[in-house]
Amino acid sequence: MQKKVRVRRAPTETDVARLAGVSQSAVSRAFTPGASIAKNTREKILQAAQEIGYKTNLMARSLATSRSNIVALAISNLQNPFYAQVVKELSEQLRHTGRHILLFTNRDDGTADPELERVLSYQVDALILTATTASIELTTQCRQNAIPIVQINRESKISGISTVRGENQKAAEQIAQFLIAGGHKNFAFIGGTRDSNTSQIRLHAFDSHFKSLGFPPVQVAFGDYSFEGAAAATRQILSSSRPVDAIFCASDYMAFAALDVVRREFGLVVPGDISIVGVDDVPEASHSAYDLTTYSQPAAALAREAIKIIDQQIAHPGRRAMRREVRGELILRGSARLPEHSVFTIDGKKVWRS
Amino acid sequence: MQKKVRVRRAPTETDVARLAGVSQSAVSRAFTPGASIAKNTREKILQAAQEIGYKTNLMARSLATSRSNIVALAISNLQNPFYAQVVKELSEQLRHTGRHILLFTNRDDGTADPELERVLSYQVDALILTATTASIELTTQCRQNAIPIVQINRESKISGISTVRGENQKAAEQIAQFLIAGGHKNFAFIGGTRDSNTSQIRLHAFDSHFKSLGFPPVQVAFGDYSFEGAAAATRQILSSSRPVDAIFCASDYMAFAALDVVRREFGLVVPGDISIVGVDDVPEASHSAYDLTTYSQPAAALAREAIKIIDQQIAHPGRRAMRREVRGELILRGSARLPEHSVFTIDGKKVWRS
DNA sequence: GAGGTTTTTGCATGCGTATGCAACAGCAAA
DNA sequence: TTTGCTGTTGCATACGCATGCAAAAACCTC
Repeated sequence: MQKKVRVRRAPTETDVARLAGVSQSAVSRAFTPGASIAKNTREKILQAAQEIGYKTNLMARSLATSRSNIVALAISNLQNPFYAQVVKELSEQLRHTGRHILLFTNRDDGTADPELERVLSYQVDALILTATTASIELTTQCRQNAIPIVQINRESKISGISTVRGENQKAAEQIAQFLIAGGHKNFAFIGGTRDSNTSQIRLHAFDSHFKSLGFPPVQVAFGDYSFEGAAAATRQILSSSRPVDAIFCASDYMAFAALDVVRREFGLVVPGDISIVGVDDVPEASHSAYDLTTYSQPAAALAREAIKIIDQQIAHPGRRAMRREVRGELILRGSARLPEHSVFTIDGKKVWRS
Repeated sequence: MQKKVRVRRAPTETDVARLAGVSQSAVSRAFTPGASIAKNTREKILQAAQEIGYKTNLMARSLATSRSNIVALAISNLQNPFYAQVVKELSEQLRHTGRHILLFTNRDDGTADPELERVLSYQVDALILTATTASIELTTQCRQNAIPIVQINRESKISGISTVRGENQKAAEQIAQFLIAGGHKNFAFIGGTRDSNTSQIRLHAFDSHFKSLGFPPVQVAFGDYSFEGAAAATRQILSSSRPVDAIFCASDYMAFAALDVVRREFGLVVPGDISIVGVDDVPEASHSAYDLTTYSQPAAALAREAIKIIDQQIAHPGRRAMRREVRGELILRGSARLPEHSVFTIDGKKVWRS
């Protein structure tokens, strides 16, 4: 019988060496860029390796070099298409440098759970957090092992954590101005979690802008960055006794929920009765079912900056944490009433110049 | 100065051993479930480990055991919320068994690109493909190294690949019956890629059902499982000279695109003028913006079955590839005209009993 | 062709953990 | 006390690759 493919031991550098008639170290050098090895020998070795199907054992390499080429990525909210995009970008961009992603998902949007401490066991080269924040314990442990941490889209009070984010402040201000120009009078804000710094910054910039102009205070509710949560927040806002004609949501995903509730449960017309604005500009925002006016946060750029920071931190360990802001822009679509003036069409794209 | 935290070498088993006054092997045994070690010693060791913050070096363990507790996950279409859900489920369920996901994304939906061969370097325990299929080379290489492969939602002609899928056949048949009962006369189908087996099965079941009843042939177009592709497919179908009053899409994600195009570009009313049905029942399908009638494919169950298969294959290497089907059900919402009879409401959920 | 310089090669060892084997301790039965 | 057994421990080595160091080879220069 014996028809099955035998599970043979995977070939090692020693096997290649034997076939090529060189030492194991030579084989190792053949696969190490910049190592000292003659061109001829190298080619001979590569051919031998090819022949027996040799593949570097990255675990062994990682043990020897204490560098894994693995980046841990923690994410809490993969349902949000924005983060799905970020993950995709990170994955593709890291691949170009030969690195891969070890994925950690955690349910809630708060501080990353202890599970994450496993990253230390995996000897990862870096840790990226999206839609989550690192705990103090984790941060100190990472610092001791010289593992850089970058948070995407979440600030942190803990020192030693680098940050990449969109233009939270500017987005909020510009949207405030835009809504005022559009003739709106009564504003509401749907934030993520109460303690999310990102939400707070946006809220503060949004709110203080109106305050300084004498508008009534902004109504606030929190949607926990979830669809259901945002739906509840919207209900809360619309059920209050105070009038509302514009809602600014801290993410497109939550804005979708707001649109749903506003239209279906309250029978309002968008943007006739009420305007909804989001942040992120996820692909879905341009779908006609939503057609959402939003302030963009380019996922590709966020990923790029995060990786840049990681590389710098790895190259210069012990360097201070870094902060980067990635530019976005206000994207005008159909979910918010347009100002009567100052709206132009450039390259088929509507633009507002205040 | 010297204020920085020193980057000290991470503690090893030897360090723990020294502190606890035992040998390194004892420490290793203390962390190996089922190993031969006295209770007292074990506790002494665990405490010492705790004290100096010892964490197992999984790279070293993996080298010694040639088992990494890492599962490679390849995915082509993270933008589709269905797969985002699958990823999340896999990640959470694997975590319960102490395993983690090494993520590979690839652009197109065809056969996984050669990049994936890197999984062999990472000594992963298994390979899961979602919305992709493995190449022959990859499959044979994995078999040689006894790495089980499971494809979620894609069949494959290659032997040696296990499969987990929803009820493609039954879904298509039941939807066909449902649409007929709803009085529809002219049917269209939007598939994924032309060579996706999943699409083919659904199309065949859908089409042959109508044929046998004397309906005109089903119009077919392909959307490549992408939003834009599905939008184009919808345009193609609606622009043809033949009438259409029901479109069955091979995924919810594509159904969303169809809804968008049908409503905005063709000004049709859903379900008055035309009905749209999808497959998957992603969370977005229940959002009122879409309110999509669809046949469910439970992500959690798919993940569970995939992991079960992996575990069995690891426990019994060389065993034949396995095939599993996960049950779903027809979810009635507002995007398809209901039959006049046989629709009941059970637990607040509409159900159709043919 | 001798002497010097540079490049290439192999040897030996280390990375941190797992494990077969032999030694050992503790205990019960004889 | 001796014998036999079970359960625990340490020793030695393996896993596959990287790398400092010294030896060898190749190349240059005069």
